[in-house]
Amino acid sequence: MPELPEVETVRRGLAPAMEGVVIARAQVNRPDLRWPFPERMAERLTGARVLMLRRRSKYILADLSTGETLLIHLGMSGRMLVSGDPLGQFVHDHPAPEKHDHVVLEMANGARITFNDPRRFGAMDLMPTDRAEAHPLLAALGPEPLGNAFSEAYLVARLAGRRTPIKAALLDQKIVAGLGNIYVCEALYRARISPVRKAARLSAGRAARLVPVIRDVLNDAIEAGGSSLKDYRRADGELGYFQHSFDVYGREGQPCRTPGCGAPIRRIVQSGRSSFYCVKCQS
DNA sequence: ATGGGGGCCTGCCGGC
DNA sequence: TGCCGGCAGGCCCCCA
Repeated sequence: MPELPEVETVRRGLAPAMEGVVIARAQVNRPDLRWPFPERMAERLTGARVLMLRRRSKYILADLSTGETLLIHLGMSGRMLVSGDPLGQFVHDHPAPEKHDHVVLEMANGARITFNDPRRFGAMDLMPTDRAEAHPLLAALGPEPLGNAFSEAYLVARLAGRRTPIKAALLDQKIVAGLGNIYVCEALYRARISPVRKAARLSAGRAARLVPVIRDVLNDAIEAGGSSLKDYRRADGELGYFQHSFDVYGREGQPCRTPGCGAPIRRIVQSGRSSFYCVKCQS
């Protein structure tokens, strides 16, 4: 599930259980996820205090008192479960261990953070905090879509000369960092832009619509995640998996929700990934 | 340089 | 019930 809004929601869910808290014990159940874990990861985490949880694109960064930063990526199927939280905001009792619980952090406040990732496309790494942005996974990332650097002028400049479809361009993390397949589809629908339009042929008007729409889509999703966090106490303990109602994503054949339209949502494949859009509304 | 496709993994769902 | 193909929210890497 993890695109930017989901990662941000996970970060917010983890923060009260982790920030300012010492990692009493780190349990690492396998040598790798997508890549090998860093050398002696469990030892380097044990005893460290988590100073702050940050997010960059779809990565969670935990700055530690040791001068290192823990990088966490959820891949396609990664989840972070919080249990035993003494603040009473989360599930109180530790659940039984599950298949694919790859890393478990026992916090000094009694909280337990369990990283579960069936497909193992996720990642964890450690790096010096003062050189975090130079990490190979972060160095080439484009601007945050919710930040000031992501503007209409910036987007137009970056799309100039690009013959790739706008759909693929927005999924390119070097152009803008944090969008994934769902929110690109949703943003293009809201901005009434066809996913097959060539990036370089985005008119000024369309670009002007697109930037604020991207922000709105992401903020709406973060807000929805935040509201689901409040219900977390009676939820089953999963962070990052929310009921969303999408306008186009996953709605192939269903009627377009634009008032007066109702045309069936079409699904096409672009660079190996599904795109959903309304042929009538988006051009 | 750019763009397209393959591959990494497991789980789930629909069809036969 | 079981098997099989297709599909999945990400991203690196290779090739043309």
